[in-house]
Formats: sequence, structure tokens, C-alpha cells
Amino acid sequence: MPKPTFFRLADEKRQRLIKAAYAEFARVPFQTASISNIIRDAGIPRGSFYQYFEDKTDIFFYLLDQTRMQTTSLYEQALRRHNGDLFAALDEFFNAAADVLIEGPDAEFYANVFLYMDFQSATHFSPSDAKPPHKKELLRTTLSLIDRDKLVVSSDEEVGMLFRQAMWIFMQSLGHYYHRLRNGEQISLAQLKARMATMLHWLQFGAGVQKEDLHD
Amino acid sequence: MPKPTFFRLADEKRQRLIKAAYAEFARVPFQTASISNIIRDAGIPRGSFYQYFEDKTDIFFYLLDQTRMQTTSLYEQALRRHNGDLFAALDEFFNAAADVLIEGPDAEFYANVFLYMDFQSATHFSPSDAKPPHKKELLRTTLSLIDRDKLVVSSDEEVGMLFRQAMWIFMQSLGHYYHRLRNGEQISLAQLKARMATMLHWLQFGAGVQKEDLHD
DNA sequence: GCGTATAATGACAGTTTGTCACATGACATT
DNA sequence: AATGTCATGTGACAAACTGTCATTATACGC
Repeated sequence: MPKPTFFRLADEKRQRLIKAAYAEFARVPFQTASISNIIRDAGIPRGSFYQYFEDKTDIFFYLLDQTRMQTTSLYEQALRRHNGDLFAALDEFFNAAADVLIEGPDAEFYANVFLYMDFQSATHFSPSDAKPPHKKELLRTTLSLIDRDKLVVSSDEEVGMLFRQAMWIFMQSLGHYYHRLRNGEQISLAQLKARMATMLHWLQFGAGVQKEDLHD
Repeated sequence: MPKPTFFRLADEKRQRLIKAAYAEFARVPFQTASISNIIRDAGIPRGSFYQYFEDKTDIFFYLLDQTRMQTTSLYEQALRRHNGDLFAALDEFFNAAADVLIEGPDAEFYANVFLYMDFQSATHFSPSDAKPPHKKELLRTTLSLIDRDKLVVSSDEEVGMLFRQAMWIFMQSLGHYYHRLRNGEQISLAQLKARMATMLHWLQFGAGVQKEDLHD
């Protein structure tokens, strides 16, 4: 989390810093991104940066949290609209979120996020040592709103597992999309959505031939 | 890939270097690991290291490939034993591989692999700019040995998607296991296996209530 | 004006990485 | 034994980056 000083900054200065950070994390993956570049771009002295943020991780996840807040609400809306039908909500959410992440202004930033995010971060979607601010917020929303009669789950733990499996489909598909794009291969937004739908359908109905189908 | 010089090295020296590298990558995640530590441990001059390897990534994936070769054969055996039944083979393979990765001598190394591996690497399981040596080897084995009549897939592309979804279950579960372990929470190998089985079962038969089940 | 808390600043020490000019060794040929 | 050649060994070095800290500047209440 940014330090209090950061939030007391003049708007113009804060925006300049945020913009420079987005640019750097869009230019190269997190591991390669450097604070030196960010502060040079933003025209902010080195010491000041450390007055606002702990380190590179801190500012990175701050940027990520910004958009997570948007998408979280998209998900919750979908879940309510479909009366707690998890798979229907996920399907709608994936499509809406893909639009935001791929056609929005920070697409390159997200490309680096989804191509280079590690498992630990993907699972918890915030730095491991952070206090849980809204960590697992999506999961909590899920637990409270879903209709369990439509799922084959026997505990909250299992709902969590299922939810993560679905989120991986989403993240992996975005990674796949950006990977193709950067290698100059043809891939459309529609194809991406089809891919997500297929994988989600497997998770819902199974990718193995059903027992019933064998009764002939 | 290591440079030719590396393979011409005296056995003792090569082993010393490999051992030091394993130790470093077991000590900290890839991003944090340093070549400086490896060569200090191995007692090898800096210049020499760069005569053997391109960089940190190069030696890391060399180590990883070592064990991939083992596990690949485990998978192929399972697939043959089950006459191309993908899900049966995966189930057996997951259990066998988990034994190797968790009870073997390099468990700490794998912990860092599975906790901190990024999506790009996970998908391709080798550095992105490397020539495909045995890249996608598991996938190719799968394509040639599986019985497609037991699956709801319509193309090789879809087999690939399904296979990756399954592999993610495996990797994510190992990540989960190690995460728990490092946070001092109780988790047994049996629980890990149960988790993988549940998730794989969902993928095979569906986690949503089936259409047939609604006909009452 | 004065004093105190808050913020800004950039020089600096400590690391790390990849390179390069040079040293050393092995070995075949004369 | 002398020489030439090719592969390998070596460590000093430049470049880059990170996080800190002593010092200076600013704002604000009284």
C-alpha cells in the first residue's frame, strides 16, 4: 500500500507519477521494470519515490488494484443479474472484463501482467506479505451470492477451488491472447472469447464423455 | 541451453556448479537468485560462468529440464497403461509426479518453481526465446496416444487447451501445497492429492449440475 | 515571527550483471 | 624441444539499479 504521503500529494504530481509507472510497466515486464525509469519519466527525485511507496511491488499492485476495483463490481453485477448462477455470471463477466482489459488504454500494461504474473500472485492477486485489504474480495462475494444448488460442491473450500480454476481460465486465456499478438499471429477478440467459453463449458459440464452417454 | 563448453567440463566441476545452482534456486525465488551467489558457492570465477551459460535463465531452465525428462516418461507410461484414457492417465501421473516433486531431495527448489513461475513460462515450460527442443513434448505425446472417443474435443487445438487446463490444476495445486507449508499450516500429501483429484474430476465430469439432473 | 511536523532532495554505499583483454593449458606439427 | 593454434580460465571493470540518510525546504498553528 502507498504511504499516506502519497495520497496527500497534489493531484498533478500524483497523476504524473502514476502515468509514468503505467508506462514503465507497459514497456517491460514487472521483473525488468525499474524505479529509476519511472522517476526519470515523472521528473521526481529518487528520495521522494520512497516517501510514497515501499518499493516496486508496492506501486505495481497499487496500479493493479485500481482496475481490480472496476472489474470486481462487474462481477458482482453479473452474479446478481443471473440470480447466483456462477457459470452464467462468469461467462458474462469474462466477456465484459476482456473488453476492458484488451480495448482499454492500458492494454500493454495488462499484457505484461497476464504474461508474466506468477502463480503466487495470481492466486492471491496481491503481494503475499500484504495485509488482506480486499484480498479474496471476489471470493467472498462469490460465497455470499452463489446458488449452490447449481454446483457440485460440498464446502466453501471447494467453492474457492472452483472459483480459482475459473479465474485461471480467464487469466491464462488473456496470456494466450497477448502471446499470440506479440508474436504477430492473428487472433481476434472473438476468438479469445470463444476460447474462454469453451474452457468454461468444460469446467461446467465436463470435458470427458459423460457416464450417461455410455449407456447405449 | 548451456554452451558446449559446459558439457566438456570435468564431472566434478560440473556437479559442483549444478549443486550450487540448485541450492541458490532453492534458497530464493528465481527473480531474487543471483549468479554471484552461485559462483561463490561453487568456487568458480565469474567469467567462467558466462562461458557455460548465457545467463540466469539459461541455467535455471537447464535444471528444470533435468526433472522434466523424468516426469515426461511417467506421463507417457500412464497414458499407455490406461489405453489412451486421458483423465485416468492424468490422475495417475499427478500422484506419481507429486511424490517425486514433494518427497524428493529438491523439494525446496520445486517450491520456488511452483510458487513463482509465471504464466508465460508455465504455458511453454521453457524460456520463451528458446528454440523448441522438447517444448510441447508432453502435448505431442498426448496428441498421439489419447483416445479421443472419451473426450468432448473437436480438434488438436482443443486437446491442447484441455491439456493445459489439466496441467494448471497440477501446478496450482503444488503451489497451494507449498504455500501452506511455508506458512506453517497443516497440509498433508494426501490432502494435496485429494485436491488434485477433485479439480480433475470437475474438469472431467463438470462442476455444474448436469442437464440430465434437472429432468425431475 | 517562531517552532514543529511534514515533505523534498540527491549524494552515496552496496549489489549485481555481463564483458573483455589477457593468461593459461592442451595438443598436434615440425 | 620449439612453435602455433585453439579452447578455456580469470578477475578487473563499467554500467545500472536499489534503498538510505543527512540535510534542506515548506506549511501551518499560535
